[in-house]
Amino acid sequence: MSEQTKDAAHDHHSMLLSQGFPSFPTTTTTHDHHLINYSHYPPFMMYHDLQNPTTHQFHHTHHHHNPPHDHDLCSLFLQASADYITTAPSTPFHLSSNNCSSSEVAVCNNNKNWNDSNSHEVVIRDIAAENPPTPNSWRSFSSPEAGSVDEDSSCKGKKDLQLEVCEGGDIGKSKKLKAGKTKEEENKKQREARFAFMTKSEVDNLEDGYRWRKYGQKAVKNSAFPRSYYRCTSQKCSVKKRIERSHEDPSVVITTYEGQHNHHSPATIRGGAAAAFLAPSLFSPPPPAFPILPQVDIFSPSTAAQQYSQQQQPQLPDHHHYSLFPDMLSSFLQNPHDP
DNA sequence: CGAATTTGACCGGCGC
DNA sequence: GCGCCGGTCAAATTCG
Repeated sequence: MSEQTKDAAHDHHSMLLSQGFPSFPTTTTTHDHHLINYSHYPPFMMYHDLQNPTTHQFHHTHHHHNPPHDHDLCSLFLQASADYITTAPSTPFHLSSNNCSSSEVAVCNNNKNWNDSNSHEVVIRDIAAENPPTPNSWRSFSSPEAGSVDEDSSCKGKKDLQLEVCEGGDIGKSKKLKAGKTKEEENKKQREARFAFMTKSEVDNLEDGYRWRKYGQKAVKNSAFPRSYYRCTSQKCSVKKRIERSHEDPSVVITTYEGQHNHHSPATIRGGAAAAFLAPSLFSPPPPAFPILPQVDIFSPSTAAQQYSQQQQPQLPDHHHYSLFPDMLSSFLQNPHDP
């Protein structure tokens, strides 16, 4: 990696620090690309490609906690994501027409240039509703201050649709029950919560802080690209993930997480690879694995926000873009099933 | 040599 | 019942 790229990494990191972001990302370097990974701070994972500074790739990571059950929280969650991505100059993360195969849900922005508008639109795709998936199975969510939906959006006119963030959660259950199934039938197949997201990346298996063992690979119907199956290598952790490349846009990788980790990220514990090339002063003393946050009720986002703001507000910049971030962060960090 | 990956076999769900 | 399909298993193979 060039000195220039190192400097860019350093600058980018310093900028984030000054804005109140956490100080210990890990990094992934492949070919000419250098990615900073903020996966330690679920539900936000952001890859910043320093080789192409106009490209920001961000993910939500639901695998640390139960996904939201409540529509308002879904909205907050998505809004927070939109806010978050808006804080950095970037080109739109263009994914609206992707077919995400067996992924239950994908979240992305939808042909939005975040710089040109203060409106936010997040698109959710629910393949439980339609099979095979079609572009119309993308559902749109607009933030309260959102402007009009893109003219070419396939989601136009579907704002009244309910959000469904994952399969296996209560929202999905109630929906299936509505379709006429009994509770017995419903309990028969209880799948872990899943969350899928898409990223533009040359690398299939993006570093997310956890260690994975591949246990299978299958050809995907109507796709030249196979799907790989991974399990978390940690003992007694049953989290799985699938990785496949979109056949419609081979530059897009679709990652699906299933389940919740019952442990923290090994990369976080070790301090992350970023320390290897970024200024050591930025990373010492070693930060805690996770911020200490109050137990929050994920069904009550407003309460969570209040609790968080009382404890954490001083560390955060006075900038409305970040107002939702700590709320969501605290909601997803607290796992009642943790030992 | 142990760990990780590969890959064909196998299994269960589902639609016809 | 049959075939398709997604997902998993596990023996063989490769890797470090």
